[in-house]
Amino acid sequence: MVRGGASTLEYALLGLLHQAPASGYDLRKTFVTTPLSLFSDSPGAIYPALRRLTRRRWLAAVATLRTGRRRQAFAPTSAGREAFARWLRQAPSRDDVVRDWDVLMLRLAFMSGNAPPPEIVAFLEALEVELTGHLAGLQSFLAAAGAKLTFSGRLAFESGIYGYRAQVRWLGRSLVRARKERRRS
Amino acid sequence: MVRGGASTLEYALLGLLHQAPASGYDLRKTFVTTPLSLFSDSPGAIYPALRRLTRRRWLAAVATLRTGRRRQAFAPTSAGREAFARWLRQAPSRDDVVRDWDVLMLRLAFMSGNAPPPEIVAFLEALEVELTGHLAGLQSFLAAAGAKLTFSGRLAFESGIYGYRAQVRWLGRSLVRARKERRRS
DNA sequence: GCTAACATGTAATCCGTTACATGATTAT
DNA sequence: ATAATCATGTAACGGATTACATGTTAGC
Repeated sequence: MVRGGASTLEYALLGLLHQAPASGYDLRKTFVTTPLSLFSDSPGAIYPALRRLTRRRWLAAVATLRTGRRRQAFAPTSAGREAFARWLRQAPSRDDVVRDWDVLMLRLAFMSGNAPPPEIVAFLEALEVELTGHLAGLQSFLAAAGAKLTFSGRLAFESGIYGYRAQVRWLGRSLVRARKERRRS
Repeated sequence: MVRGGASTLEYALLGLLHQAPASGYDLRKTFVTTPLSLFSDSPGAIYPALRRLTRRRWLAAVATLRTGRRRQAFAPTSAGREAFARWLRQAPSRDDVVRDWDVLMLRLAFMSGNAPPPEIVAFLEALEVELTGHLAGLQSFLAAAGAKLTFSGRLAFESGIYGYRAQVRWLGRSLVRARKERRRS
């Protein structure tokens, strides 16, 4: 909703359907059998989301295979592909880094094939800016108020620092590889 | 809701009020000025949450300061303190580690003062079990299906690995310190 | 006198969770 | 036969987001 029209679940479904048409049941299985497990496989979430996307004309039902079994597969429309590309192209904000890192990684995961290599590099570069900015903010919080933290409060805070530092390292390595990939294309 | 009665926001408010009575406005400020910024400072979330907690008798309004300004401060009741302690005491599940790491860290942050040191150690030990288990699952997914990942898909996946590995290192260090802390008490 | 900060609220909307319901088909 | 899996749905509920509304007090 926040980012221009659809929920994260809806974009995730839309992205998966970019790879191949699939039914609600297929998509649910994908959520349980892959590290996309951050989404629930609840039918009460997925089927209504598919219908919302269909009503919006971002998805269309494709010809059902003629096995006896009931089954409705979906594929993105051209409007759906455009909306998805717009979603991928959004600049990562500081707020995304703090609250929705997993959504940023979902977007990154979908970029190969759906966005040109330079866009991946630009995305990672923007990520680096926001990430190091946020880390600096955490450090200065620690300097200013660290003395007041309780023992376990400090541990929890340091967990955050460890996590973000790891992502900075990951970013350094990923940027090198993404720039190499860009040159190759 | 999932974990026995209240939303994460409600537990966060309850926890903050364990430190000192505060008003909705105070709590909102806390959310913007500290790394608790994962919560929104929206009045539409906080005031209704405070009222729900009051209706449940987990919070009670305390005497308002006699400045002209309207202001309603809250403090936990004994039932609220018990419920909060129960929340802190829950064993971290695999699912918590995957989907709600930040909630686990919120609970940890509140433990000093609200739970005895051995409980902190037990919490971290349970965390270690689930965390290393989850990491092993990610590794075997990579071994089994890694070849099928796209370029950016692999980058996103590796971001997860980097993050969890960092938490394993953080846990190792934290456990040492927590055990030392336990001996000191 | 005006602006910013203080301080609390409410209403519409949306989406995810939970739980329940239904029926077809494959494997044992 | 019957259990497990395939496959899709619906209804109740709750809570967060957004936006709007209202009045007070302190500082310039």
